[in-house]
Amino acid sequence: MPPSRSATMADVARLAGVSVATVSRTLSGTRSVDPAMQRKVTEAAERLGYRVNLVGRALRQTRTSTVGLVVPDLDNPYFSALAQQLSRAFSDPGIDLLVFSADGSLETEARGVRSFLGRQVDALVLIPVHEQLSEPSVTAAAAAVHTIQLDRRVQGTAASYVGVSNRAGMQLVREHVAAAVDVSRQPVVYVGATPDSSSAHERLDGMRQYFSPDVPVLLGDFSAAWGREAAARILADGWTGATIVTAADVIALGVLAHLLHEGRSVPDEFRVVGFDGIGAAALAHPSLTTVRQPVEEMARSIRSLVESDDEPSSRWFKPDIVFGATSPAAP
Amino acid sequence: MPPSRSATMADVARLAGVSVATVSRTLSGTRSVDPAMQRKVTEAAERLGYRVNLVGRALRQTRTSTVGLVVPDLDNPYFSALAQQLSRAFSDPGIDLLVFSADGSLETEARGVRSFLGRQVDALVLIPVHEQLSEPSVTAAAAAVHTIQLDRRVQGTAASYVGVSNRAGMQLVREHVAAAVDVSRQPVVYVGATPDSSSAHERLDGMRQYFSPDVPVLLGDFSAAWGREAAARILADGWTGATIVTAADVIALGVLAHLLHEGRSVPDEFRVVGFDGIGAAALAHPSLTTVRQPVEEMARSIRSLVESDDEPSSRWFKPDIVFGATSPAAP
DNA sequence: CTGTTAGCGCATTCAC
DNA sequence: GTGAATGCGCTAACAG
Repeated sequence: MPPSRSATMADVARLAGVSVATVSRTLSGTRSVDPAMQRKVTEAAERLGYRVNLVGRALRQTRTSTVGLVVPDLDNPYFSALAQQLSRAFSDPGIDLLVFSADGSLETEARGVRSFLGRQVDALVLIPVHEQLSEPSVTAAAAAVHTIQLDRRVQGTAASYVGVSNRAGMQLVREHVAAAVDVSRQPVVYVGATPDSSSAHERLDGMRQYFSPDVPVLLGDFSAAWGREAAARILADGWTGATIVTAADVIALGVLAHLLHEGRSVPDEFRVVGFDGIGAAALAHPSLTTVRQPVEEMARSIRSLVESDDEPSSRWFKPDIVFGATSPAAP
Repeated sequence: MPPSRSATMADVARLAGVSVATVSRTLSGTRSVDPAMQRKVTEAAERLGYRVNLVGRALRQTRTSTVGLVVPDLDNPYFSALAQQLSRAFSDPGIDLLVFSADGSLETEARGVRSFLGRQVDALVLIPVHEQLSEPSVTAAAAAVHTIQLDRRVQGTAASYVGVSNRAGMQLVREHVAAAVDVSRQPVVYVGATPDSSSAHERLDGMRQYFSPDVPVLLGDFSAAWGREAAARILADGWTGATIVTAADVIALGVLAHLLHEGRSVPDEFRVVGFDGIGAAALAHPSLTTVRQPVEEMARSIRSLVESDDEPSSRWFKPDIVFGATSPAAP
C-alpha cells in the first residue's frame, strides 16, 4: 500500500544537506550544479524513492508537456489508430499524449475537454462527436489553448484542423468505379453515416457530387452493426449486383460479413468499397478496396502544429485508394 | 488564440465582491452559501469565463478523481476494447480515465507510469508489456498508489490483478476440439506468442496442459502479421488439415486471411480458433470461433477495486467459448 | 555555482 | 455563513 506521504524535494534537500533549489536544478537538469552536490542529491533522491510531483511543477510553470486527445470512442479502429500514431509522434519530443474517450456522448466529450483544459494541457487534439453540437466544446478549448480538430471538424471556430479531403476520396472511388465497374448492370449504392459529423457529411456530399445527386443512399452510424443491417436491406430491396460504396471500413466490413453470410459472392455479384484504410481492411477476405488516409503523416502534422504555435491553420491531406479484392482495380 | 492569462478565483472574487473562499465554496458546492452571493459568484464566473484550474486543486487536495491506464498499444483491438470499457465504467462515478499508450516499449511504459504517478492519479491500471521486465514499473506504481494489473501481470508485486483464467480458456478449447474435431486426421497446432507476457505464457502452458506437452507450437507476437506468417509456415511445412489454435484473435485473423488467400478452405480443410472475443471475430468470414473474455465485467470489477481501496487482491474471471464457423461446435 | 524567497491556484483551516 | 490566512510541491528571480 502507498506510504502515507511520498518524499518531497524538501525531504531530499534535508537529507542531502542542500537547498531545495539545488535539488530542483539537479533533478530537472535545468542549470549546472557542482558534481559533488549532484551526487549527494541523486543519492538522497534515490534513497527516499523521490519522484517529482508534476502537479507542483505544472502549477509553477506554464507548460505541462502534455497534449490531450479526445476521441469519440476507442472501439472504432480508425480512432484508435489515430490515437496510437499520435502517441508515437509525441513520444519523441517527450510530450505525453493522454487520451480520453467521449464514449459517443456530447456530455462526456465536454467533460473530457473541461478536464484537459483544467489540467493545463499545452494543446488539445479533438475529434468532435458532432458537426454542430460539439461547437461549445471546440470553442471553449480554442479560447484556452491551441486546439486542433482531427478528422472531423466544427466550422467557424478558432481551432486548427487536420484531416483528409473526403471529397477527393470519393473522387478516387468514382474514378475507380468508372474504370472497373459496369454501372448499368452493377449500380452504385452508398451506405453512409448520418451527416452529423463533418466526415459523414463530406463523404455523402462527395458521393452526390462525383456520382449523382440521386445516388441511392442508406444512412446509419459508423459501425459494423449498421453495415450488416444496411446489407440486409439492400438484399431485401432486391438490389442484386450492386456496387456498395461505404463511408467507413467498419461499415464496409459489416456489409461484407452479411453478404458473405448470406452466400452472396463478392466481387462477382456485389462489390464493396471502404473508407479509412484501417489494418483490418487488408485482413478481410476478400480484402477490402478502400480509401486510405495517411494517418502517420497526419499525426506528424499535428505534432508540428503543436510545436510551432502559429496561428490556427488547416491542412487537408490527399487520400489514396488501395485496391483489394472486394472491388478489383480491373473488372 | 488563448488569452494571456485565464481567469482565476481571485478574479471572480474581485468581480463578485466576495472572498475567494466564497467563490471556492460556491463553485465546488462543498458548503452551503447564501443564495444571493451564490448568484453573484456564478454570474461573475460566467462573465469571466472562469474554469477551475485542476492543477491548483490537485495540489491542494490529495485526490484528483483521475485514474490512469497504461496499455501496451492501442492497435490491438483487445486493448482498445478494454480502454473503452474502462472509460465507460469510470464515467459514471465522475472519474476521468486517462489512457497512455506504451507503444510496445518498456521505456515508454515506464514513462507512462512515472507520468501518471507524477500527476497524482488516484489509481493506476496497467497492462504490463513484459512479464519480468515490467516489474520495476509495476512495483514503483504499487508503492505510490493503488495499482491494478489488467489482462497481464508481473508476479510478486503489491498490485491487484484482474484478468481471465487463460488456462480455463484453453480447457474450453480442448473440450471443444475433443467434441468436434477428429484430431488424428486434423492435428492441433498452436500459433502463440512468445511467453514474455503472462497472458502469452499462461495460454501456452494451458495448451501444453490440456492438449499435450508436445503440441506443435509456433511463437511470434500478438499481431495479424505474425498470424499470416505462421500460416505460411504451416502450409510450407505440409501441415495439411491442421486445427490451428491461436493465442489471440488478431493472430487468428491473420492466420485465416492467409489460409483463405491461398485458397484453402476453413473449416473443411483447416480449423481456426481465436482468443479474446473482440468484435472483429464475429465479422470475419467464416466467423471466428474464439474464447471470449468478459471485458465489461472486468471493467466493473476494476472500478469497484478502485472505489473501495482495500488490500490488493486478484480476481480471475471465467471466459466462455463462442462458436463461429472457423471451427463449428458440431463436426 | 548556491541559497533564500516568492508565488503559481486552490481548498481548507481558523476566527468571526 | 463569511473572510483572512495558510500551505500543498515546485521552479524562477534575485542575491550573494
